[in-house]
Formats: sequence, C-alpha cells, structure tokens
Amino acid sequence: MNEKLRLLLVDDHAVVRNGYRRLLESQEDLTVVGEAASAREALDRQREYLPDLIVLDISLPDIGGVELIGRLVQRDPGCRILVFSMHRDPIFATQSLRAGAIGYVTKSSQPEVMIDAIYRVAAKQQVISPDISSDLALSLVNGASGPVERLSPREFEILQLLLDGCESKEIASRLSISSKTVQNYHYQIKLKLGVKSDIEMMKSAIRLGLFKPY
Amino acid sequence: MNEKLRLLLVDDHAVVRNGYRRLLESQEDLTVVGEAASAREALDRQREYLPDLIVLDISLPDIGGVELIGRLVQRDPGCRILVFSMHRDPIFATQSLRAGAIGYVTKSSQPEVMIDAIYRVAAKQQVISPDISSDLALSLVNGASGPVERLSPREFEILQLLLDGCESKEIASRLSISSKTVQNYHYQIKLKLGVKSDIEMMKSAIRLGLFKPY
DNA sequence: TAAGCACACGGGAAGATTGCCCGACAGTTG
DNA sequence: CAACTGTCGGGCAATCTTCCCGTGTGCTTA
Repeated sequence: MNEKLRLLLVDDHAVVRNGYRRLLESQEDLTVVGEAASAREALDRQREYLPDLIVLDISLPDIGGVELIGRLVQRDPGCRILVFSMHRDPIFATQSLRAGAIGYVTKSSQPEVMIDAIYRVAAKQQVISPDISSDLALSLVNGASGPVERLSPREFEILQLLLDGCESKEIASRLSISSKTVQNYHYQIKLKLGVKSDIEMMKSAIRLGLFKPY
Repeated sequence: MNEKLRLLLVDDHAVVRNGYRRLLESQEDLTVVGEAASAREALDRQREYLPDLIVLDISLPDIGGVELIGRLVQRDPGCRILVFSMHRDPIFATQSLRAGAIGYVTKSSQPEVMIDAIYRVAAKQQVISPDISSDLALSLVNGASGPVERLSPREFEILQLLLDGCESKEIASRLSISSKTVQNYHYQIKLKLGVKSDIEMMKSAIRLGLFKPY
C-alpha cells in the first residue's frame, strides 16, 4: 500500500482553493493536509505539515509568489512546488521555474492536466501546461538573453522618461535632441522589449522591475 | 418536494470552474446543468438549458463580462445572475450590478458566503460579498462622482480591454463594432480620466485599482 | 592603420492613430 | 413629447508609428 501524496494548497481565493481541493481529493492517492491564503500562512503551514508538494498561486496579497517559491524551497529542498496561475504570459512561467518551482499550470487548463501535473511534479519531472509552452519556446528563441540588457544606455534613459509620462517633445527638449529621434528610440525600445503598444511596454516594464506602481 | 435550483457556471478557468462545481453540487438542492468557458458558450448554454441562475466570472476571453450580463438578462429576464469575480475593487461590483446582475461575490470569499449568496440571489435579493461592501459604501460616500463612476458601461469595458493590451482592431472584432468607434471610446476614456497618453491612462488605472500589476 | 561594430542622431514616406467635430438611433425619464 | 444618456460611427487635419535610409563618433581587434 502506497502512502498518499500530501499536498498544501496556497491561493488567496478561498472559494477557488476549496474548489480544487475537492478536485484533488477526488484522487485516491492524494490528500490535502493544509491550505493557506497568503505567503506568510504558507510558510507557517509548510513548517507545520512538511507537505510533499505545494500547489501555489503566485498572485498573493502579501509578498510576491516568486519570492515565496525561493523561500519555500530554501526551507525544505525536498518539497516540490507546482505553480497554478491565471497568467498565460510565459514570463511568469520562466520566473517561477527559475525560482525553484518544478511545474507551471494555468488556471485555464483542463482538470486532468492539473492532476497529471501533480503526479509529474511529485516525480520531479518538470511540467509546463501546454497552452503556454509554445509561447514560452518562442520567447526563448527571440529574447534569449534578458531584454533589458539589450537596451543601450540612451534607450534605457528614454524609456524611463516615457514611463514617467513625458511626451516626445518634452523628452526631446530635456535631452536636447530632435523629437523625431525620441520617436525613433521609442520605436526601438518597443522592438527590443517585444511589445506592440505603450500599454504592453508599461506592463513589460512593471514585470522587469523598471517601474514601481505605488 | 422542492425542485432543485438549476445553475449554469461561466468561467474561463476550467480547473476553477470544475472546482466550485463540486462545491455547489455538494448542496442537495442545487444542480449544475451546464458550464461555459466563454461568453459565446454562455449564451448558447443559456438558450439550451434555461437555468434559474447563472454564476458568472466577468473576466472572459471573448467579450467582456459586463456586456455579457446585459445580453443574458435581455434574453431571459427571469434568469438571475450572480457575478463571481477575482476583483475586490468596488467598481467592478457597481458596474456588474448596474448591468443587471443581482449579486457580486469575490473569489476570496469563504465557500459558505458563496453558497449563501446563491440562495439569496435565487430569491432576487441583492448580495454583495462582505469583503468589499464596506469599500463600496466608502467609495459611494466620498468619491460619489469620481472619474471612474463617470465611465459608461461600454467605456468601462473598453478600458479593460485597452489595459489588457489589445489594439483597437482586436477590440473592435471582439465587440463586433467598428475600430473607429473603439478609437472614439479610447479618446473619451482618456478625456474622462483626465489623461493625455496611454501611459498616463495606465497609471491612472493602477491608482484607481482597475489594474493590478502582479 | 584600416576595418568592424555599436551607438547616438535624424530625415523620409506610407500608413495608422489621435483629437475633436459631427449626426443617427434606442431607450429612459420627467 | 422633449430632454437626456449611451452606443455607434463618419470626416478630416494633425500627429505618431513603422520601417527604411543615411551621417558621425568612438571603441575594439586584427
């Protein structure tokens, strides 16, 4: 007789958490030993229960999920982490896996995909849910080395000003260059960041830590 | 013998949907007659099953949830709608209720709160989950005529899509309107928010809690 | 020293978007 | 009915974006 796999669920949405708890417990060889609604709680529950596997939503109210992953694996290197997130953007998957998670599954996935991922992660096999794996592969192909590093100093400087909300004429006069040049830089920056609009540029900058929304 | 209350669940996250389906079906007098992952599917399922109550996540891939609410009540005015959303900002509650929903519950709520809300909404009692009702009251008290409240439902919906990073053509085809109209809305939204560029619009949205940079 | 390269700078031209006007129509309310 | 609000889009000039091209400067590397 096998021992059951002991899970800890971390998700700040109680109804959602309770929901997939039911899904997971419908599997005979899985048991949920605890739940947590925040990073702090997650760390407490981990120490309390020492789960085999933690299912973790990285959108948490207190500290960011990526940082939490690091702390969790640091405390118990044998513990496997499966990230379960609403974000389809590959950047979240790479950040999660780099931080020490073994799997990444989106909330849009079919229930079977998640169940399957649990077993794979328990066996220390890396998993990425199929709906984002192709995007992830693409982003690795063209943006292999961090996009920010590829910005020249001038591009970086102009990006800061753009994020501040300055218009091109204003930037031009501050830097004593033509506004046409600013527009050309603006275009180049978007190219290098792989975004199409200013809004995506902003979101990208937030992800990359270039802009802090207080 | 009472008849069971017949529910339709609309949520694009399959795992989540399946999860709270289990929660709801653990109640003896509730039965889930169908699920949908998109607005289009939701409309089809509504016509197919004529549910008593629709549990609806307003963050959907195709058309915005607010617009969907309007269409659903238009087709079947007897049908009650309970919005089940991850957004804790009161603005989403007011927009949902204004569009015709009867209840609004956050995904962070306790399972019992949701169950309770189902019964209340079935009885046509308005419900707002307690974790946001105080914020909602506050926002009515001090910022009654804040900039966001001045946005019409359609403007609000288009703002969401813009913040998602969609370009006007994409929004146009999703909403089946001309891209020129989308551009006109875009302009109106910036006017009402008092901003000049998309970047400022984004920052304004972050301040107003309309966009969470996670 | 010459060649190669990254970077800062900006012009040109086609196309898209913005800013701001307009009117049409549906539904609601007084 | 009239007045209003919300949705939808045309028109048109001004502007910006996209993508091309060029120049000049300085740094490296053979």
